[in-house]
Amino acid sequence: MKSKGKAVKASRRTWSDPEPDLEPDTELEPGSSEQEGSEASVRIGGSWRGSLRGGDGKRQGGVGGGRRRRQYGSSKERSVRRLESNERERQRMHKLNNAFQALREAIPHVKTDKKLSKIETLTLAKNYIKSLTTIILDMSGACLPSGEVPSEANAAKLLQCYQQHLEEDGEEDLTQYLTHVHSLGQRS
DNA sequence: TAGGCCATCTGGTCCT
DNA sequence: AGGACCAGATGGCCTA
Repeated sequence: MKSKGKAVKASRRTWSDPEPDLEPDTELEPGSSEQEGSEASVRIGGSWRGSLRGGDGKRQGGVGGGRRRRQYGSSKERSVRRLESNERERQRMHKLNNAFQALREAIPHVKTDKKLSKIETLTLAKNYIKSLTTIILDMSGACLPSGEVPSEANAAKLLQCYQQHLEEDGEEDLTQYLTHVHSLGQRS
């Protein structure tokens, strides 16, 4: 059962489609002084929801506690600000999607017609990083005492070993290694 | 038709 | 003060 049946949902009210019964400037909003204490209030079908954020409290209020309704000018001015804000948010999401696309292209996966979803992309990327980490640790196994299995837990030890190696041999190895990794990345 | 995924709108909060 | 960030709500599209 999906809770978003189109017949069930009331239409949304937007700035460009104001609800006729309410004067915009007198409308109550969650967290306004008039709504103090009603953190979970929800206006069904309207454009605002009560803040249901709880938990860490990081986003609760600012200095002074109670949230204040930001003071805007006329409804026309608010409308303009809203549209500008929407545009910025759209651009931000487009940039985020571009980053997702770049990540899709960076991780190896079975090519299909269907593109990876965002959650699939993140999961695959995580697994890919883990695999690479394992490979690197395996390759660095010689650095560890005999019998010790390379693992993420040994990362600090490996780093220490590597830094010691750098002190002895200089940075040339690191440069060569990075160059090699870079060339591999460009080839793939 | 239900459910997954996504784009967009929106308002609260944080940051500069 | 204004923009960035975030998360909830909503509606559209697609697929099994």
